[in-house]
Amino acid sequence: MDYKVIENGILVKNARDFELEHIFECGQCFRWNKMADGSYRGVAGGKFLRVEKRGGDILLDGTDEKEFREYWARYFDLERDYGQIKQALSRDPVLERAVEFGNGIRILKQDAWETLISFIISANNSIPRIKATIERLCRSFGSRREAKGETFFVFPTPERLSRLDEQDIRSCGCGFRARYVLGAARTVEEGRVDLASLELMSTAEARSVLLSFPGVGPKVADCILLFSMARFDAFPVDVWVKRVMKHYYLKRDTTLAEVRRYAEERFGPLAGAAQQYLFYYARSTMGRGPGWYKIAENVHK
DNA sequence: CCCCAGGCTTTAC
DNA sequence: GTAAAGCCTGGG
Repeated sequence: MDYKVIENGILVKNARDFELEHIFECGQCFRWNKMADGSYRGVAGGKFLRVEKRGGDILLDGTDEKEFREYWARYFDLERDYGQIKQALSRDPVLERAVEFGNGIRILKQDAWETLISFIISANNSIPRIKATIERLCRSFGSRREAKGETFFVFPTPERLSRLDEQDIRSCGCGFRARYVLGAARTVEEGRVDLASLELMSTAEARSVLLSFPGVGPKVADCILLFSMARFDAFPVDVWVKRVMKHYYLKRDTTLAEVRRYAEERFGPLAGAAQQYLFYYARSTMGRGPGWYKIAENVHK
């Protein structure tokens, strides 16, 4: 994408398929927060950034050309043509609606370590609580930095977390997940798994390695594959995706594994993108709480 | 090999 | 009391 260097930031010109709310509220990330003026600010890769839409352009406020080229361009997956992906997926009538609804979604390339811990914490949890817990972890154990008069805290390192005891981590609100977080930190710190090496593996191989972490099951493994290394062939199946797949496609009771197989067969190498459009669509339109849930679970019985 | 039940923290409704 | 981007353990 074309960009322009301006004072204190970068202007991504005529940014296509780039809606802040779609990107930051579709559940793939937990450290971006909406401000009263509609802009977002967040911390990623140890850096603070404010993002704002200006007409057809996107302002990345608080960075420079070097950092943009080295980090943010990749983070926001700017080289990928989402228009082409959306067009391909829209041949499916259900996805056509979901894509329309979340037309500005992009899949971020987030840090694998941070994504690993964040999605371990996401298990049987709600998004506001996941965000609060991660923020407390960063505040307590991440290093403190300043940018443009703002104080922020970076995500804690494996070394730091691995030296804590379970109670320290629990005190951030992790609950029963504290044991998994600590176990995962020690697995990385002791070199039993090298997260960087996953890049070289097939998706299936990387997935099996991720499953060896405590607290990482099929769903969390697929989230890490999709949200930190852009494995678009991964298809995380959570309760919402299961609901939407059951309602629109399978029309019967199924297991998580079967939903995943079905999606990989139907959507192939774009399954991960399909999942994100479907998840955002389902969560936003089916409503929260037991209302839709009861209907969805019973409608085809 | 697959599938299932129960337990697990904490918070909000 | 129930549900929330699930995982782990033990059992059939």
